[in-house]
Amino acid sequence: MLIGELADAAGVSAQTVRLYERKGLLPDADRGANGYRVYDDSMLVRLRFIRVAQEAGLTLAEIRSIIEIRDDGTAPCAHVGSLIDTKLTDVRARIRHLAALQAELERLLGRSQALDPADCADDDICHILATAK
Amino acid sequence: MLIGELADAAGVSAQTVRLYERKGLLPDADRGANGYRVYDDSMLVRLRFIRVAQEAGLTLAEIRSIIEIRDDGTAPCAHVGSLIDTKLTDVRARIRHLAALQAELERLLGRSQALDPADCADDDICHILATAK
DNA sequence: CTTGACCTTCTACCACGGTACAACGTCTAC
DNA sequence: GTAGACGTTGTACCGTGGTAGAAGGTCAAG
Repeated sequence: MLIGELADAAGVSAQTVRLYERKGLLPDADRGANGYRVYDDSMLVRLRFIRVAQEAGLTLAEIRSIIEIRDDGTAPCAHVGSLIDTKLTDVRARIRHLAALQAELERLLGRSQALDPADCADDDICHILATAK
Repeated sequence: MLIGELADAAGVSAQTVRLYERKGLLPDADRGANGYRVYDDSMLVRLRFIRVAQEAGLTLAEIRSIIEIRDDGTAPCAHVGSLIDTKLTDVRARIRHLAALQAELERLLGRSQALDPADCADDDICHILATAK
């Protein structure tokens, strides 16, 4: 299997596959006599794993850390559990921040509907976004 | 007022002030005989406005668009209202995405606690992050 | 007159996950 | 033998909001 076929099968671009190799998510590929990268189906499994892990919000660096443990011959379960736990804490914090931002934007939207543009003083850039905090 | 004093007063670095000038959020500063940028208090007001707008989640490009309208002599109220409205829609969408991710991570965390590492097959990188979707 | 703190410009770098292009080699089909 | 589709490497760019450093000019105090 050449890189283009692999990429098509996995739904990514050939360049992305090379990027993953460079970043250590894929092993250095075997090469044919012409220097072309040659793959077998296990790389397809790996690419699909990468996609699933990305959908779980893991970064490429984190995914790489999982793959490295697996390639060491150890089950990465404990590591994956801790990554997921950390990521969950992170996601919850981001949700809290966004919820606060949402509330602030709702407040500002209310102001923007209530305030009269004519009251907008010149020395202030915008009376909606006033230093109310 | 020189750039360092202005920056200190606004709680940003001098380099940030220069960046804002380059990005069009601040007018090209007046220069002293020695070429130093010289500011008056109105720039402090503007820097504070930028900070407030950033806290409302607006990007520098969006803040710049507000400032440009103001500098044209028009009250930017309608524009600000529409920016806030768009941003609010965006924030709500991001919260929905993160909430879905949170649910998925919670599911995975449950799996990671329930599954036995000994069951972790070698041909699969990780049985927690299996293609369950 | 020198030290140190300030200022100037320009350039490059950070994370993040790619994408795009150049300049070149290779393989297949006609 | 040549076109066109593939492959190779290397490099640079995207957005975002800065930060860091080099190499130099300026200014006040001692």
